[in-house]
Amino acid sequence: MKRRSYTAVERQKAVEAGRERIVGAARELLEDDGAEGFSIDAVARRAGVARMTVYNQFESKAGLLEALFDALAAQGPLAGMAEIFQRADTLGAIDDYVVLFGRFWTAHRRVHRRLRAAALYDDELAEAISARNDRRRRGIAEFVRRLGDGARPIVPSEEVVNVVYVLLSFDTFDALAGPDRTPDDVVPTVQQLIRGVLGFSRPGV
Amino acid sequence: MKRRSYTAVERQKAVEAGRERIVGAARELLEDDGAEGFSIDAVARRAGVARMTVYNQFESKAGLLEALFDALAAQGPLAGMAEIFQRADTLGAIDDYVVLFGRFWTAHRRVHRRLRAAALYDDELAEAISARNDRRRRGIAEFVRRLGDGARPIVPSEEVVNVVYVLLSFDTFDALAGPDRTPDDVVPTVQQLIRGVLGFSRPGV
DNA sequence: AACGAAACTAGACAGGCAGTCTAATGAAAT
DNA sequence: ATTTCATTAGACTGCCTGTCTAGTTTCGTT
Repeated sequence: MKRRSYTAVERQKAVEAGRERIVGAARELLEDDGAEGFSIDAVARRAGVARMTVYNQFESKAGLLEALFDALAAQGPLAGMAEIFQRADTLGAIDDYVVLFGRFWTAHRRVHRRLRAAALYDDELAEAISARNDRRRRGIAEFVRRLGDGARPIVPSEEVVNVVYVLLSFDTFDALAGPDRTPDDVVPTVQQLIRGVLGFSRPGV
Repeated sequence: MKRRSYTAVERQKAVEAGRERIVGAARELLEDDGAEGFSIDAVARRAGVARMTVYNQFESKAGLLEALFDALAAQGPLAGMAEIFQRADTLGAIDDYVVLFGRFWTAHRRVHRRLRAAALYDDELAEAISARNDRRRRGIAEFVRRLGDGARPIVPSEEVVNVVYVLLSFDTFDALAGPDRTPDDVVPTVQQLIRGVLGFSRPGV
């Protein structure tokens, strides 16, 4: 047995394409609530792939969901985050930040809900998703730092980042929106809420 | 066949005791994360009862969880709600209200988490739990009504009840507390948050 | 005491899903 | 031509929910 090393090229691309088809199928299945339930089998069938391929690529159901979350974050509205941090007007930047997340949660609301539910069962997945969400927390921390003494927060200063982080979470948007509105619809409310927490109540009105 | 009607007495009591044992077993199982997973089979075994008895009494897994939620609400800290609404000092009453829910969510935190997760999958259960939570919403509405013109909310007036409702939800407490604290620990923060939303920022400090 | 109602029980059963293993196939890389 | 590696179909275990059935216990009625 002569071990020849392998620098895949075309091969890797095909595999990557397969992975994307599978993740896409998973996303569709979580969205189309009506159809069949979400199972590895259903995902594989929808992706036109064998069930084993899914396991080969993603290890487990949790692994697949993790990859799905990454895909959403990479493609979705969150991609435009960098520019927001360029703004000189910090309060305005925060408003934009809220808009961004409103869009993000709205874009695949059902998916985020299922993801959340799955994470409540699976600690490993919860850990993974929470790690992804840390970007959000760091963003907020940066904003708070920039505001500095300008802010007169209504909660203890060591809680400010935490509170705003929670206000920006999917759960908050989802609950605020309720069954009849989208997370997008409550963006203004969340903006006012956050400004209020930071001590800048309704500047315009 | 002569149909004799049946006014059970001792019988009903025995059945009720059985139901309570089953609900108790369910609660324990959801708490002791370490042990075996939560399944009808496990609940029945722990309650010292046949699996079929659980189905007889609660119809389905969702039905059992529904009954469990009712039991928590009936026995737990929420029992003392009536007195709070007697207080003349509305702001103080609201603070007490927050304390109450902090305790409630803390008392069986794991259970509430699992309940939440299950509700995200099962629409019927979600409906049932949301109906129970409406007491909370009505309580808040009452408080807001009492405050009347005294309040200068930082969000649109038609959103105030909704926002405070969300701030009092399990998700908010759970997320604010994070892995290292209990919902109880964040009660002061939530109190300040709600006072802030209503337009009464930090009266004491 | 005898009868009947209602709940409890053990066990079988169908259907679904996660995850593992294996042996064969196919396609890129050398 | 040969090696390497993902893919595939299918079998298999184990766990779960929910249904059905037939037998047993327990309590209330008469």
